[in-house]
Amino acid sequence: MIHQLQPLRQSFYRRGAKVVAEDLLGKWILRRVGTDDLVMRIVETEAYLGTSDRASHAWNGRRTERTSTLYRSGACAYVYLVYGLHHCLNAVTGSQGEGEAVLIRAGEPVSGEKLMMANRNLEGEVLSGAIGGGPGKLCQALAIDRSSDGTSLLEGNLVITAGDPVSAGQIATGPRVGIDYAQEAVDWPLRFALRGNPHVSRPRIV
DNA sequence: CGGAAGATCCACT
DNA sequence: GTGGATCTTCCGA
Repeated sequence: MIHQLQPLRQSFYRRGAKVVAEDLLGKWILRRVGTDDLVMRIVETEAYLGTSDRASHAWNGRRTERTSTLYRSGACAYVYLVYGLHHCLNAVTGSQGEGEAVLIRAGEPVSGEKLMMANRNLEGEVLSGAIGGGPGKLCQALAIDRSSDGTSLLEGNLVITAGDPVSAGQIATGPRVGIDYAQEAVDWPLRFALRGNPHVSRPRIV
């Protein structure tokens, strides 16, 4: 538990979003809410490649108030609201001005599952994936909203730590979800998940 | 200032 | 598999 809770270093994030997305699988999100600690193991990610990626909020160098934190350097959180009601957590990667980030799409509870379920308004027995099986669910379970936008992932109450090792053979790859508008980028294989993990969101990839 | 779209989720069929 | 919820953000006029 000691090693696994070591925060990842800044150098981990100062790389391209694709390799960071793969390397984030198996890492742990450590979230402190008041005096409670929540731990979620990352099981699914997507890379967004910045200004050259039509699916990215940074496409073509677009700069808006919402996306200002996306253009910072790794490692800070980029949190935004989609569809007016769901939050999405990203880790900003690379250097300042690039607009690269990794969307944390799904996680598996490691510790603090009861509080996560309360945050999700769940009780009793629940199916795998009900707690953290999607970017909106994961944020709700961990009580993450826009107030975490721009905060450091290296220290404070939202940190990503070493977690447990994942081998290359465990990683499934596929096209990203919910970006039908992205034209030539629609099929880019930038979605990564732990093969066979029941907490991965839909549609499944193998 | 108005309209449209959106890196989702849930219930229902 | 499909459609509705829901409202912020963004862009064009």
